[in-house]
Amino acid sequence: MKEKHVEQARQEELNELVKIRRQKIDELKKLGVNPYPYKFKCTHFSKDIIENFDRMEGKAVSIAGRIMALRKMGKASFAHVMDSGGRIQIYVRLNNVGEVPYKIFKLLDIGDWIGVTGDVFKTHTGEISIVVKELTLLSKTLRPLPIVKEKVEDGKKIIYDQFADKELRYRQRYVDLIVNPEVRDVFVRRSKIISTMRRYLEEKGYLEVETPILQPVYGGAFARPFVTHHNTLDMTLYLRISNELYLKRLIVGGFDGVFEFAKDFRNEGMDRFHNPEFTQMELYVVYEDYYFMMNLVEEMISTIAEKITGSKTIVYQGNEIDLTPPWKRIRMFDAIEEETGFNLYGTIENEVREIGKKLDIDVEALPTRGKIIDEIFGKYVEPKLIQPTFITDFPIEISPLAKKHRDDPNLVERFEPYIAGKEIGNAFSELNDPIDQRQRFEAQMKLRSAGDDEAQVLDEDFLRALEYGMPPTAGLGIGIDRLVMILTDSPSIRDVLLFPQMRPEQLKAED
RNA sequence: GGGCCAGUAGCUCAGUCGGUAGAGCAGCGGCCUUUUAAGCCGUUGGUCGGAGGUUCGAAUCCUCCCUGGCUCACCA
Repeated sequence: MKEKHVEQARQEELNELVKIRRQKIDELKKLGVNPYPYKFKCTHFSKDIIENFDRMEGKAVSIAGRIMALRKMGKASFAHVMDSGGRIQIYVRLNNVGEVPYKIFKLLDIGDWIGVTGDVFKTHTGEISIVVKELTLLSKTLRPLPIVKEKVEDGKKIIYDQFADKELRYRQRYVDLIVNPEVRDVFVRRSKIISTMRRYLEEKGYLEVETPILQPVYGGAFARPFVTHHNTLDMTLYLRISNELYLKRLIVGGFDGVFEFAKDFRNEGMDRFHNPEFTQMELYVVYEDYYFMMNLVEEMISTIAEKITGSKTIVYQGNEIDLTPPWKRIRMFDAIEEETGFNLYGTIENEVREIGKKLDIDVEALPTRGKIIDEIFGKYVEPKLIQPTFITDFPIEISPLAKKHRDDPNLVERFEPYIAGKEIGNAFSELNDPIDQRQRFEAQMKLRSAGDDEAQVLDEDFLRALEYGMPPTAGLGIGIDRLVMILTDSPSIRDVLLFPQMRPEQLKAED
């Protein structure tokens, strides 16, 4: 493996394009230029100049950024420089900068970082530009950037030679971010979504906490974990699949509202909606129930949507979605009946199996009544839930951490919010009866020994915490990645993760 | 894991009936002092994802493999 790295590095060195740029570095050094200097003082961003041209015209400014387009001519040239807020044209003229600086400029390539000082003006064709007096190379690039060209025709932006290979874009996100500005925009919005949510929760007085990622017992969700090992303690540790049980311990400890933006890890398949590591926001609030959480979710999500997109109505993959509260609330059994005509409420397992068969569900593979119901729901109801909907009151067998429904001991007080046909969260009136919780864990252990390797593991310390007394509590988890997908109209989770999980890159070897 | 599709120059792509590789952009050289997909002239660059097979001859046909995308299944 190591040898392959070395081999690859050697081949890169021989790469002609890189070689040429190395030669340019040597030439620049001969002209007295340090291709990697230490500092540059900017006075403006490109955006400031373009947005305030009337005020800026004729003024001296210093900006810095990456060269994204070059139009070199014999004695006067144009370039576009991109900084974090946009891009601006610069005009470099031999008479203005002098012989040697112009020679230096001609040694620059697309991708190089430069700083320029000059005056703001508008060209004959009307483009706001900077006529350069002084030009400083800030960092010379060795690798050529994929060149993306744009033309505006009839108000429409035509893009030529777009850097489009999805694999390359995900693997080399740094390049993707440089040449595809809308990618950058998605991640700026992701950051704003999280900070808006954080502020929303802080303003309500909840405390942001951090809980262990390395856990001796994993719990709080149905999933297979990643397993690791601690050398000094010589013990198995699991990367958390959820932080739920830790946050509830903190409620036992006396905090009355805690939340965490948590990276969770699940050792499962990957697709458009699943990445092995993903982010959830979990929140626990004392003295409240799941009705409180429904109100909070619809208010919080619609508030964030408005802040990010400017409207409570958004478009996701062609569907207009109105996030204005109140959202539709429907019991899981009622939703299934609406879509299939079968009322599963109060049925026993064998009846559900028969109905499942009629509904073309592979019931043989499913161990319990609850799982079959969940499967029917997933197939017939979930895809229909385009407008925001709370599905409520789940079967108890698939909800071992939720409190029994106050009106029906076969159900739990649980809901999942759905938007655009996808589950974006999960919430309960939290189970705080330690005796009931122990029985639920034991039922899970029984499933586990029957071969269900996603059944939950009994957590003795968590039970001990509950035995010290947990007040009535409402709990919530929100899938941040899926929320970001919906609010940025992104079709895949990979589009909202800066570095989505990929197979290891194949390294070139001679062999 | 199944199905479908794709992989050709740094980027975007073409490549006919099987005849040994093309364009634009980028690069390099030249001309060019308001250009903007700058332009004009010239030019470099490829183990056609990999291995094997069929064939006088394979980017092209066949088999296997690798990588990726979409999708179904799995998976809260």
